[in-house]
This record gives sequence, C-alpha cells and structure tokens, in this order.
Amino acid sequence: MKNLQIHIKVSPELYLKNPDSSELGHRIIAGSIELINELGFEVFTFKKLGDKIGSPESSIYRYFESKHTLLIYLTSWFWSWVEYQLVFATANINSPIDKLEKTIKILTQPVEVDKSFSYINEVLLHKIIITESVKVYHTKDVDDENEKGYFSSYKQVVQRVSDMVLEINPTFKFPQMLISTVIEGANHQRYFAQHLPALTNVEKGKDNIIKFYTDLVFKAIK
Amino acid sequence: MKNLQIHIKVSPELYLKNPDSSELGHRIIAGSIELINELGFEVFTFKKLGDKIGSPESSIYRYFESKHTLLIYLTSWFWSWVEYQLVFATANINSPIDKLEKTIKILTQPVEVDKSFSYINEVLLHKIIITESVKVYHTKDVDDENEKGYFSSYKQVVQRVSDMVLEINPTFKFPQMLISTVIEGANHQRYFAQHLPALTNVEKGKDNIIKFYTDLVFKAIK
DNA sequence: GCAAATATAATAGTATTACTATCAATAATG
DNA sequence: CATTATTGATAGTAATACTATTATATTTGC
Repeated sequence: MKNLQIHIKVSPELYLKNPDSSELGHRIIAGSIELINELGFEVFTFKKLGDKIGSPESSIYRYFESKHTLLIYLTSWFWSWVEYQLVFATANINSPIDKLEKTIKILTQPVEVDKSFSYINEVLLHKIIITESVKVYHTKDVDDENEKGYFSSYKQVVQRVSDMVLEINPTFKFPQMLISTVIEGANHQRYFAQHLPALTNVEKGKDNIIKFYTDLVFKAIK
Repeated sequence: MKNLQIHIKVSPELYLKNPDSSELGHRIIAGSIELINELGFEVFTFKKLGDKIGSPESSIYRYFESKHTLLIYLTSWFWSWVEYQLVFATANINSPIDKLEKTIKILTQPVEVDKSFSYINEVLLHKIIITESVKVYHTKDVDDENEKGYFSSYKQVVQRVSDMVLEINPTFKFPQMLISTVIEGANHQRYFAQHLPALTNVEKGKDNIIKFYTDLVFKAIK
C-alpha cells in the first residue's frame, strides 16, 4: 500500500500507556510481533521480550497489563488496519457485487507488507492472527472484556462486510454468521495448509482459499 | 442414544496409563470435564483437579503427561464418539443426499447426553470442544503432535464426511475445506451466540446454525 | 538554563504453576 | 500369602506472571 503516514487508533482500554507514543513502545510492539511468532504465545513472556529489546520486564508492564492484553492490542490493531484497507480498496467501486468480491479477497488473501506503518511487520502480524488470535476471546473473561470493548475493531469489520451483503440481498438472514465464518475459516484454512493439510485442499501455487470463500459467499446469498 | 455398552478407543500415545482402565482414571476424566468447564483451560491445573477428586496431583501425572495431552485426549474421545454417532445415524440411509444432510445436522446441532458412556458427560464435553478445542492444535508443537497421530480422530471425521460430499458431487474440488469450515464454523457460531452475539445471527428458540450450514453445504457442492 | 515532572532502568521479591522424585501404604493377582 | 502394581503423602525445583522500590536518565515548562 502507499506511503501514507496514517496512524491506526487502538482503544485506550487496551494499554496502560500508549505504545505508539514512545520509542520504547515501538520496540515493545515490533519485538513482541517477532517473538510471539518465534516462540508461540504460550512460551512468549515479558521477561524474554525484555531481553530481546534490551529493557527490563517492569518497563513493559508499564505499557501493558499482561501478555494477554498485549495480544488483544495486536489483533485489534490488525483489524483496524484491515478495515482501513477495506475502505481504501472499495472507495471508488460502485457495483455492490464488485465491492463485496474485492472485500472477500482482502479478507482471505495472504497479507502484504504495508510501508505506511514503519515499525509493524504486517506479514508477521497476520501469522499471529492466524495462529494465536483464537486465544484472544476463548477465555473465561470474554464477557467482561467484550463489555469493555476489547473486540470492537473485529466486530466492526464483520459489521461493515455484513452491510455489503445486505446491500446485495436485503432478505439474507445470516450476514454476520456468513462473514465471521469466512474470516475465521480463511485463517483456519491457512493454518491447516501449513500444519494439518488433511483438513484442507490447498495446492501449491494456486490460491484455492480465496476462490473457495468467494464462491461460498456468492452462492450463499444468491 | 441407546444403552449400548460401547468403549470409545483413544490412541495410546495420548496417555501414560489408560484412564478407562481404573476407577481413578474415570474420576480424572469426569472431574477434568467438570473442572475445565468451570475454570477454563488456562486456570485449570492438575493440583486443583487432584483436590476435586481427592487424589494427589502426582497420581494424575501417572495417567497424563500434562494438562495439554489430557485436553487432546478429551477432544480425541469426542471426535471418535461423533464418528460413531455418524455411522450409527446414517447406517440404513441409502440416498447420499439424505445421508449428508443427517451428517451435517449431527455436526452442527447441540449435543445430547449419551447414557452409553457412564462417566462422561457429553454435553459438558461439547462445551469444552466449543470453547477450548482450538487450543489443542494452535501450539508450536502441532507438527510434532500431528506426526504422532494426536489429531487422527478429528481428521477421520473430516475425511468420512468429505467422502460423502464426493459421493454426491465427484468433481467438487474442496471437500475437506468445506467440511472443516462447517465443523469449526458451527462451534465458533455457538460460542459467538453466547459471548459475542454481534458476530452471529442466532435467535432464541430457532436453531439457525444447523439451517445455515446445511444450506451452505448444499449450495456449495451443487 | 534549571527545577520539577516524567519515563526508564536496575534490582528484588512473591505466590503459583508445571512438573519430578521418593518412599510408604494399600489393593490386586497368580 | 508373597509379589507386583497402584495409589497416597510429601517434598522439592525452575520458571512464570506479576508487584514494589529506588535510582538514574530524559523531557518539559517557566
């Protein structure tokens, strides 16, 4: 994407101190994206992150309450960024069908680097979304955290795309169900392709995932 | 389901000592199903389970290497049990379409108690599948564990249903992708209905989830 | 340009977790 | 009834997920 200097806004409830407001904050975000990828979320700790970025863990605790809220911060950033991409990519398209098709593509395709956000590696972040993001809301605290608005950026993406579905077929009864199925599904399939290929049908070279979910959506709402 | 006394076989790699071979084993399984539901997998520990069932944690460690393999054991049992239900329910149906429809229903409907397996509460176990099962294979050890066959019962269900799809439409290119999308999707939607209703379209009383995925499958393969 | 406020570093400490190890007591089995 | 297997009781350990305190930079407001 272009070299605009845009800032993605993340709800302040997700941090104690805004990581986008200091150099240490940037290092925390950039370092955590790398380290979570490297170790996996369970093995990742603030101690190890501190060692990596050369700061004590106590400093990281001044930005984030826990590694769990840091992960929510990252996913929240990601979904806001996806929404921005969505709006950007469909801005001048008039046909609702073309708009939805383009949107499904963005939601299901592999992510490319976006130079607009210097310290965030979107490709690695997408890998975290694929591998770790289910852990964000599969906890005993979901209801609490949902009330505090922790998942609003994800819900907003689902809502925006659901509205596009309704634009095409106002009588369709399950837009949110369809779109969340597609988003979660595409991530799952990308994960399966790498780790549990028996559960998917991904061939090298071809991107079956985009095709499969595009077909699925248009057949479902017809 | 009927009162047959059938034993679900779980791969021996998943335990150190077969929990189905002793009374303590049964208490571990029954107790863990209750306690994981109550506390959530992260907060659940063998210490707490030991207190609940009146045995020291060291005894539990003689059955399972870790709480992670215990969870895999539970999900593995569940998918074997689902497969048995699938076979049972479609045994005398000749029409491939009826068979698939019945199958999708079983995969997406709420679970009912099955008296055949006395010490296992299938309804609670299904709640664990819905809430915790993604954690089973979203770890750094997936590839390793997959090679050891830890996920074979789940893969077998997907394979069986994929074959039914191919029976109806032998040219359909993405059977595994479709079926794993449906299974994971239905579980996700049930979770969303309870905790993140903005992501789904479930109304009280009606079971939209079964309807939605049944439609989706038949439209996709037509 | 300097005091005051703020951010970060350095270090220490704690309850809990996820185990492993050892030995005694009990129950099952041949 | 002697042997073997199973469970209980107890202890111990490194790592985790924090909290707290004090010292040292760095920024900022006047």
